[in-house]
Amino acid sequence: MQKDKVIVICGPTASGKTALSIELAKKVNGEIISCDSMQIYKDMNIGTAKPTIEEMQGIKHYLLDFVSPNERYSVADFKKDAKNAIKEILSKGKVPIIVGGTGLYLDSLIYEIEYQNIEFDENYRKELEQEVEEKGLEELYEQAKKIDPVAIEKISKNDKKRILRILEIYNATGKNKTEQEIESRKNEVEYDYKVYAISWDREELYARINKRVDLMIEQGLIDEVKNILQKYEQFPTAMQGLGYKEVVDYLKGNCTKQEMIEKIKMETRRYAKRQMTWFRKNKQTIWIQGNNSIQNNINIILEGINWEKNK
RNA sequence: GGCUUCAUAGCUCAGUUGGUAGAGCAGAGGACUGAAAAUCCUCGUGUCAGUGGUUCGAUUCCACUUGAAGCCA
Repeated sequence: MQKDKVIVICGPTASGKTALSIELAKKVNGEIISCDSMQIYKDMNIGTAKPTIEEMQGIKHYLLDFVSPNERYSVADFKKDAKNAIKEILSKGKVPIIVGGTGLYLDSLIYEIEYQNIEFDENYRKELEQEVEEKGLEELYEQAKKIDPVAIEKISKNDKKRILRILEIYNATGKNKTEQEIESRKNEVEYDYKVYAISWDREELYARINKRVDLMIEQGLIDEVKNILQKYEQFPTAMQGLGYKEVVDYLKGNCTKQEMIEKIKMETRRYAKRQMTWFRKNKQTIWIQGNNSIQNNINIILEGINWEKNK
């Protein structure tokens, strides 16, 4: 049986994914599933460049604006939510279009990574954090090495996040990371993902990023941050968002407004660079040029998925 | 106009008692399986302002030129 097609539009931040995907959705009778780890949050609109109602032009969007900034969200949640959304869209006879720049989230779909149903252990995380404080990271690195010598070889002694993760997986499942990853890949990929990525000359992309950050400030990013700081008392993951942590720093008086703006631009450029590295890794990805017209790029995509033939 | 100080990587600056130089930042490349807009790894040749001089050898010492900053008129 032939697998259903799912179109994916990825690419670095500020590459024009939103505009392209909405035009594409109109053309193919599609609906959009956002693949973005920050646009999921409510009350974080300007800084995440979340598409507005007007921009959406009536195209239904999933996985946008549905998590409170004081809640925890992870790839495992995304995988489940996204698969449900795909099913729902297909059941309506429409075409699912995955759009976003979070490479980790995207991979969970296109490689059909299976996440076991385990709860995040807040206490154990805190315990580990404290152990790092007391004994030093090296101690935990050695522990992780005993549990999973294969996985530890690939990570640095300074990569606290991944060292802790090895310990957490073992604590939660009794398996090590390597075993768990092998199991996570055993399922066949359910859909026929057609992955497109938008590419720009570095200089042009950076100019777009700089311009967009200026626009965010004009649109009231600072007030947006003030508002969520007031509205929510904790931010397990949301405050990692680019633009947010820098504004918080500015509000604390640690830098001038101009310094803050420059910092956001710089960090966003670096983020775009990391995204490019991530998307280059997948050899199946078809690259389209951002400075092409949207119409042109849509034609390339339709051709790639043999749209007319299957209609 | 006179005096003083400075001129080294895209930026800020070290340094070479004369044997052609190195940090931070920026930048580039990469990794990535439950925090991922996160986290982490690797990468430093540049007319040492210009022109002459001394010297086996000058980015280093000397002279002049140019530019910058400061002080005195």
